[in-house]
Amino acid sequence: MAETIPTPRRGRPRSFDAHEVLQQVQDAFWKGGFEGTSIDDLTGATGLNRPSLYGAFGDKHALYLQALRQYRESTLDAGRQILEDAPTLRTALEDIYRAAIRIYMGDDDGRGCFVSSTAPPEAVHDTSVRRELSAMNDGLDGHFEARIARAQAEGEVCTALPPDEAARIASAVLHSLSVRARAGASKRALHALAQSAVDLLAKAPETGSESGSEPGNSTGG
Amino acid sequence: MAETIPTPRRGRPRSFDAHEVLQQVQDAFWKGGFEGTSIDDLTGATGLNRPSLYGAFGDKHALYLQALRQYRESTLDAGRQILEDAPTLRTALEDIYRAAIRIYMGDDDGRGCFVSSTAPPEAVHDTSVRRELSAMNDGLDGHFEARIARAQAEGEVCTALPPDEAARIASAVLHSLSVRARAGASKRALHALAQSAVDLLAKAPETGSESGSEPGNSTGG
DNA sequence: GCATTTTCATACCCATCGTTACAATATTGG
DNA sequence: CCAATATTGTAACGATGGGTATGAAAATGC
Repeated sequence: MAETIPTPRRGRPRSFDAHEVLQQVQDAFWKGGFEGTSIDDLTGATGLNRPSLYGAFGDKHALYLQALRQYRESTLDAGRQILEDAPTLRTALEDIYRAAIRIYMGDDDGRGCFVSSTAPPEAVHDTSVRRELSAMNDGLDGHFEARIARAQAEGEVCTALPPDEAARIASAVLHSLSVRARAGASKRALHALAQSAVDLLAKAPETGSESGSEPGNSTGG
Repeated sequence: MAETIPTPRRGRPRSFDAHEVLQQVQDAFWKGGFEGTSIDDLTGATGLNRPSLYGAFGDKHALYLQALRQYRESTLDAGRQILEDAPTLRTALEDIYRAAIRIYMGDDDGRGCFVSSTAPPEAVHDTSVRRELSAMNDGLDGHFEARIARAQAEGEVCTALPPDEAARIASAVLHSLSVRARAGASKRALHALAQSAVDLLAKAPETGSESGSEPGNSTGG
């Protein structure tokens, strides 16, 4: 907080963008997990050599932790935005599950959530990783709870559960979507689970009683 | 099915029970994950030396696969039994979530579900592991669906969702309990999530409207 | 332009990884 | 008791793991 000097950097400047490199590191860990990804894999994914990686980010563990943190922060921010932008709880849940499935399915291979797919094996004996995993869950729970509470405040009679409990169910569905994606489930199956969750957590859109089965396509990326 | 010859074994007999050793192997992988567990860890956990392990089970990958399979089969069998024994859907869900939490919390450290905590990192590039993970999910979904269908057939007006969809939500809660256990969640928090899921998927027990908060203790180990 | 400072590239270090020879040991069948 | 067979224990194999020393290269400040 005391040093916000613009850029009095001396010496040779970096030839890479830290944020972008961290994104590539994240992708590598996403595919291989922490133990299953070697430094060689990381140099291959980033184009940097070992000393550059170590100089900029620290050792492998620190690198993984920073990748986890960046993913968590960006994902939670994006998720909160999606929830807030939706006019109703129903559309909010539909939108966030659709976005999650798009991420979890990757290019076409089911890769799940980066945190909940790669952190658990390390979380048992690694406190800092466990904290990251916990922070991810708490963030999701919190965002869902806030959105559900808002829905109730706005008069949407939505669910039989109090906001905090319904929120944890909503997060649970995300956990399941991630695991199922890794297990090779189809997009169709994931969308079906999401739709079931929406039907369970949010009341029908006011009019009619038609139960939508198609995920629809819009607001594409 | 053709060779059920008692034991015409020649040569020196084994000094260990394969099933028991596989259980110890499972515990080791449970704590360390696949990549994070070395052969030395396995020899330490089992008391066997490397050639014995390789001779009896094959290489590390085969060992992990057999541990996954044994866990899946025993867990699915136990789960089906619990669901079938319960008189109502509500108690069935309560019982199975209580049993799951007991397993997921281990001695006191949150270790989660063996399959869904250790398989995901490997499932991306390992087809056989992915199949195990998928079989676990399919088994859970199937058992839940059968129990919910039975509940409906027996006249329990339970949920707003068809049996197959409600079953996937029920499995999703297990997935979430596993991840949250690894994240360090308390037993209290896990039981709260389970209770919310029960309230959402099964109607109140007929009489009264009291919502139970205590997990209670019975049908112990 | 020259000293200073930081990054980049090549190579190397030691530890540990999974796997396997090889010989000693223990059991079965005769 | 002896040949045959399977398991056990010790030790080693090549490969790869994470991490780092050492200069060359490229920028800044005066």
